[in-house]
Amino acid sequence: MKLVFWLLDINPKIDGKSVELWLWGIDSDGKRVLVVERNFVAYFYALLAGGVDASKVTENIMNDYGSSIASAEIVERRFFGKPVTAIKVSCRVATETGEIAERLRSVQGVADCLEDDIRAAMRYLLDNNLSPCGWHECHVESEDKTPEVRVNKVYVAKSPPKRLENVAVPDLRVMAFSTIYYSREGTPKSDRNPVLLLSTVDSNGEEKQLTAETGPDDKPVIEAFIQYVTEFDPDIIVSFGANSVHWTYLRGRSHTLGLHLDFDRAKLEPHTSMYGHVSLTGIVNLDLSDFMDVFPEVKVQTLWNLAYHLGVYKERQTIVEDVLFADYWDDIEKRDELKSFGLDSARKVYGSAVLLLDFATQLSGLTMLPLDQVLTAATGFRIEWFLIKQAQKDGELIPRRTEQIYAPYAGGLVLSPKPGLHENIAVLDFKSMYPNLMITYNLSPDTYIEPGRPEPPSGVYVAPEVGHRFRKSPPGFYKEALTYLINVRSEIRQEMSSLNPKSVEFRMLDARQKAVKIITNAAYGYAGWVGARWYIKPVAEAASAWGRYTIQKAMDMAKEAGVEVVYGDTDSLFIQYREAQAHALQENVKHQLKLDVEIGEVYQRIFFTEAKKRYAGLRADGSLDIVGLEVIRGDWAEVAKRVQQHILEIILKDQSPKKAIDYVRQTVADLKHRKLPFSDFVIWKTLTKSPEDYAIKAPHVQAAKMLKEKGWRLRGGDKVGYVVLSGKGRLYSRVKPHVFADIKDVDVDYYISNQVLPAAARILLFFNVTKGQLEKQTAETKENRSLMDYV
DNA sequence: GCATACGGAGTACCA
DNA sequence: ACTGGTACTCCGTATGCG
Repeated sequence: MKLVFWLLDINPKIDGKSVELWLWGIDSDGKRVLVVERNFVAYFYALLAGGVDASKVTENIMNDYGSSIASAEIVERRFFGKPVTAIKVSCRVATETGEIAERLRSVQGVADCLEDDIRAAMRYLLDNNLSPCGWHECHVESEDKTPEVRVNKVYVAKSPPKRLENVAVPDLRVMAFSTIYYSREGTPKSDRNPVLLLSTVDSNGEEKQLTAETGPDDKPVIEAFIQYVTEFDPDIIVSFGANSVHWTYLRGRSHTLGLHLDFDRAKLEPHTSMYGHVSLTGIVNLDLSDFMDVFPEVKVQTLWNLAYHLGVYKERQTIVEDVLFADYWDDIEKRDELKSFGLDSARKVYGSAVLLLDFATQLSGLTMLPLDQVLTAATGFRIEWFLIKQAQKDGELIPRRTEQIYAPYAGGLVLSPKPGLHENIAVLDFKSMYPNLMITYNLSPDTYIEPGRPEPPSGVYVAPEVGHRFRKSPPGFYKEALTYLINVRSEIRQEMSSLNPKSVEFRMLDARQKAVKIITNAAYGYAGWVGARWYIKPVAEAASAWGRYTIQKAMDMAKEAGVEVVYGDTDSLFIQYREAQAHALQENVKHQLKLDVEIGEVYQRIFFTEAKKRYAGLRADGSLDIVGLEVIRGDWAEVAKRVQQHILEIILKDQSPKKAIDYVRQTVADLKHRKLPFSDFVIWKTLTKSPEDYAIKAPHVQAAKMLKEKGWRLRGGDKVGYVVLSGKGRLYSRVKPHVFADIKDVDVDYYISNQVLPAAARILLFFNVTKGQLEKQTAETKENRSLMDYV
C-alpha cells in the first residue's frame, strides 16, 4: 500500500548487528505513524591512489575482507573537483562501517576512505533525497508485530520514500513547559532539590500547573508530568533551556525518586545526541534558547527578553529571579506570585514557539537536519549539510573533517569616517556581496587551481592582491548552491509581494526566505572556517580580496563622478546624495563590476565619530539608526545608554548641544539622588569561560565568583549582571551580583564618571560646547569629573 | 612614592 | 561551535618625575 506522510524525525535503531531506520511521521489523515526501514545498507568510498589498477585493488580487498563486505563497486567520482576513481564498499553490518574503512586505509593502492563518517540517518536522507519537515510517499506494508512504540500505526517500508512537493505543514501537537526547582544551596541539583512546579501550555489551549503543595515530596509532580505528556502525546515539546538543564535534571530527579521519565514514543528516556542536544525518540525536542543566535539584538538571552522581542507580550512584567525561587516559595504570601510566574513562563515559551516554528521547520527542510537538531547545530554545520546535498548532485565526494592549521587572512576594507554631522547621505550597498562574488568569480573548493597546476581550457579568474586562480567553467558547487539560494529567495519574495502579509502562505514563505538568507550569508564564513570539510583558505581569501577590489573600484568611480564618500565598510559606501548623480553612479558600478548594487537608506542627517563602525543616522521617517555606539551595546549600564540615545536624538533632530547638556545635567542630578530604577545600574557581561579559569581579576569575573560561593554554577556563555558599589580600591573589589545588591550601596559617582559622561562625551565632544555651559556642568557635579575633562 | 603610559586580556560590535 | 576588522574598558606592570 501507499502511505503519504510528513517526516517529523528519524533515528537509527541499532539492535546487535542490525541497523533499522525509524521514520516518525504524521500521515495525511493526521495519524501518528512509524515507518521502519529494514533495507538500509551502509557504505563508504575507498579512494584509490593515482595509477593503480582499480580492479586489482578491489580483488585484493574482497580477498582479505570479503566476509565483511556486501559489495565493492568501482565508481568515478570527483574530490575537490579532480576526477578520481573509488571503490564503493557496502558493508554487511552497518555498525562496522567505520572499522572496515579504517582497515582499508592501510591497504596498498587505497589513498583514503571517505564518507564512512556520514551517519546512517543522514546517509539515508541524503541518498534518497528525503527532507525532514517535508511530505513523502512510500510503499509500505502494515507491521503485524508492533514494536513497543506509541503511535497509531507502524509500517515497514517496501521502497525508499519519495519526496513530494507539498509545502504545507500538518497540524502539530505542541506542548510547552517551564520548571521551578527549590534550592537554598544555589544551582539546584537533581539528587537533593525538588521540582516545585511544572507548568505546561499546549496547542489544545490547555494550561496546567503540576505542583507539590504539601512539601518537599515532588514525586507526584513528575508522575503527573509523565502522565500528562503520555496522554497529550505531543509531536513537539518546547522549552527554554531543556537541552542544557531541564532534561538532565528531570531525568535525574526521576531516578532519585525511583521513577522513569520514559514518556517518548519509544518509551525511552531523554538521551543526549548529536550537536549537544537531547533526543526524545519520535518527539521533537525544541529548546528556544537555541534560537538566540538568530536574534543577536536580544542582548541578555532570557526567555522573557526573547518573548518580549518577539512581541509575545507588550508591557514589561516583573520577573522572579531564580535566585529568589526558594524565598518566594517559603513566603506563603508570595507563593502565588511564584506560581503565576511559572505559568506565565510556560505561556511565553508557547507563544514564542508559535512564532518561531515556521522558521525552524523551513531551516530543517533546507538543510536536511531534523527539526530538533537544526537549531542546536552551529551555523557551520547547517550550511555544511546544505552543501553536502549540492556536492552529492555533482558527484563530489564528501571530505572528512580533518585537523587543519589556523591561518588568518585579510578581510574587508573599512574606511575612516569623516567625523561630525553630514546632511543627506545615501548608502550604496552591494547586495549579498560575498555570495555574489563567489558566483561571479566561480570561487569554490572544486574550482581552485593550485599554484603550479596548468590553466584549464576555460581560462581562470585571478583574484587581486592574492593571485589565487579559479577556473571560469564549469561552475563549482558553491556557485550552483548559491545561485540556487539567491534565485529561490527572490522568487519567494516575488511570490510574497502578491500575498496578504497575514495569510498562512505569506508567513510560511517569509520563514523560508529567512532560512534561505541565513544559509546564503554563511557560505563565505564557512569557506574560511578551519573546521569545514571543504576548508580551502584561498577560497575565502579570494572572496575577501575581490571584495576589497570591488569597494575600492566603486570608490574610484564615485570620485571620478564627483561624488563625495564619507564612510564605507566592506560592502557599502556612504555618499553625499544627489538623486540623479547617485543613480548614475549606481548604474555605472553595476555595469562595470557586474555586481548588484542598491541605494539603500538615505539619511537626512548622519553623525560620525572618528571611530570606524560607530555612527548614528536620522532616517527619512524620523527614526534613528544607531550603529556600534554604546546605545546598542549590551555591556553598558542602561542609564548611560539612555542618555546617549537622547543626546543623539537631540543632536540629530534639534541640533542643539545646549539641550543635550541640560539633559545630561538632569540625569546626573537624578543619579546623585538615586532617583532612578535599580535596573539602570546593572552591567551585563558574558563569561567566556568558567570564572576560576580567568587569569585576571575583572569586575564581571569577581561577581561570578561571588555567585559561585553561594552555590550558583556559572559557565562560559553565561551572562553576569553586576553593579558597582561605593568603596575603595579596584573596581573588581567593589562589585556585587545585581541579585544581591541594593540601590543604596551603589557608587553613583562611578556611574556618572565612567558610564554616563563617557557615553555622553563620545557624542558631545564633536560640538562646540561653550565655556559657560561647561562650568555650570562642573558646578553641578562638584568634585566629579565633568564634561570638561573629555572635551 | 606617586601618577601616568601602555600592552594585553576581555568583550562586543559591524560587515 | 562561520570570517576578519575595529573600538573600547580595565588590569597590571613599566616608566618617569619629583
